[in-house]
Amino acid sequence: MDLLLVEDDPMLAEVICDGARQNAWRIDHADCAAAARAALVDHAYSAVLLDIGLPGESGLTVLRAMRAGYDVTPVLMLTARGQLSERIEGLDAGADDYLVKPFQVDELWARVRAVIRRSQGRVVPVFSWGEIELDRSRRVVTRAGARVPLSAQEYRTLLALLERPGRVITREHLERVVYGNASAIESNTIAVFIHQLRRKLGEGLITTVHGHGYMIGESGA
Amino acid sequence: MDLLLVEDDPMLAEVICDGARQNAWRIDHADCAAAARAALVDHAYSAVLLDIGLPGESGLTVLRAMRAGYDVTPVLMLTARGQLSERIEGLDAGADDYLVKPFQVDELWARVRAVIRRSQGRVVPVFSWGEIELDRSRRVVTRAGARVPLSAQEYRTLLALLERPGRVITREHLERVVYGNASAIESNTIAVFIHQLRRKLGEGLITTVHGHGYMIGESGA
DNA sequence: TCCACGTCTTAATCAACGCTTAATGTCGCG
DNA sequence: CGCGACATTAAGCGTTGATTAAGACGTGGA
Repeated sequence: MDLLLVEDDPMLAEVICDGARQNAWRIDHADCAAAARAALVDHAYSAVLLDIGLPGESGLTVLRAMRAGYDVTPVLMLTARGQLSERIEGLDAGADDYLVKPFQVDELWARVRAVIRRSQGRVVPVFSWGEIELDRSRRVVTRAGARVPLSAQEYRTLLALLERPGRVITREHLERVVYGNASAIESNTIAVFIHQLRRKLGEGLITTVHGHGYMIGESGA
Repeated sequence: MDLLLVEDDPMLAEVICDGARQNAWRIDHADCAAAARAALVDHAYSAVLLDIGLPGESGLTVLRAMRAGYDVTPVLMLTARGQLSERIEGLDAGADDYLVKPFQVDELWARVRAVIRRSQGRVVPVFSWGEIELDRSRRVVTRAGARVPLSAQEYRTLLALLERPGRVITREHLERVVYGNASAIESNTIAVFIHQLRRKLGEGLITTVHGHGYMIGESGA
């Protein structure tokens, strides 16, 4: 049972994290939207506890980005009292349930269990192309059944490509995926990751589309 | 969700681009009419945010050129306060909505969503002739189902021809499409692109109309 | 605390590609 | 038959991507 907590209040975050660990659940903590995005790319969680009222970028945009990317991980919103419109927006955006602060932690765990139980019928997708498989729930990539160890950035780059096989992914998009929107990057890191992926996964997999970006599959050749 | 922003003020452009990315939308930025034309040829956007008061060539001419070319992408005009006649002209020319500067960015996003929602019924056309297909939303050309890789200039040339099958397209028009109106070209580049297209897509496709230009379909077929 | 290791970034160099040009060959029209 | 319009090549050049290797950085273990 892996959880992601997105919460900017360190006190509350600590309480929740401790509680989760007492339930013998793994929990990661992101304190802002950018960190949450990065974590979501890195790992397939059983559920996300999402504080909507984050400083800067709202939690809602994280949720929308997830759903826009066909990420169906259950999301439990944490909202402040009285923010009714936020809750409505959140449910519209694809949240599975919400909890109004302040709340009893016991109720939080009950809701988390309920949300996860409801989602059991769903399937966490395994992306694949040819002999390459990427299992998001285990964060594992295999080639012809053999496990291929990838670094975090390599994994994110590959995932972004595998999510839309047959379509060109621009370098700009890859940078946003790898660096969580705040691209303060200056050099050819993406080219390096592509190079590593080709080395580890075989040459034929990733096609270069000159002047546009990279692509997996359907090279037309 | 792909957007094109046409705006010459770099400050405002940056604000809008950042906002779009926080919404997890892709956005391209053109700072003049010529760049906008080129971008519109290269890609089928979900919507265009068009500043009317550009230096040099007005945004209105971009809009008119789009509609004249049967491009139905939703267009949201950005106009300066008080320029009522501009707004009327813009709506007449086929804009879907307008926003008066200065505006709240939140309102901008609301309008963009509205404009896109209204346009959902529409279809981004896939141009085709015979066994050739051109998919603007993916920027992909296929021949009998097989993907044909085209360079940027080849793609633009083909699109211009495919937009009006059975009609003669002059070399001047093609140059304007390929070089975004600022044709600082001296030689026979268009002839070269036509040659490459014929080589990649088959001889019968493009007909030469001596003394006038080129054409796809009819007559020779 | 310090060292070893793997990862990430930078930068330099090399290769591939696309665009333009121009020279030459071919066709159509007057 | 001659001229102008178009077709076909191939070479030069700049841009883009590929490939390295070395340094910075952070983490975990001794």
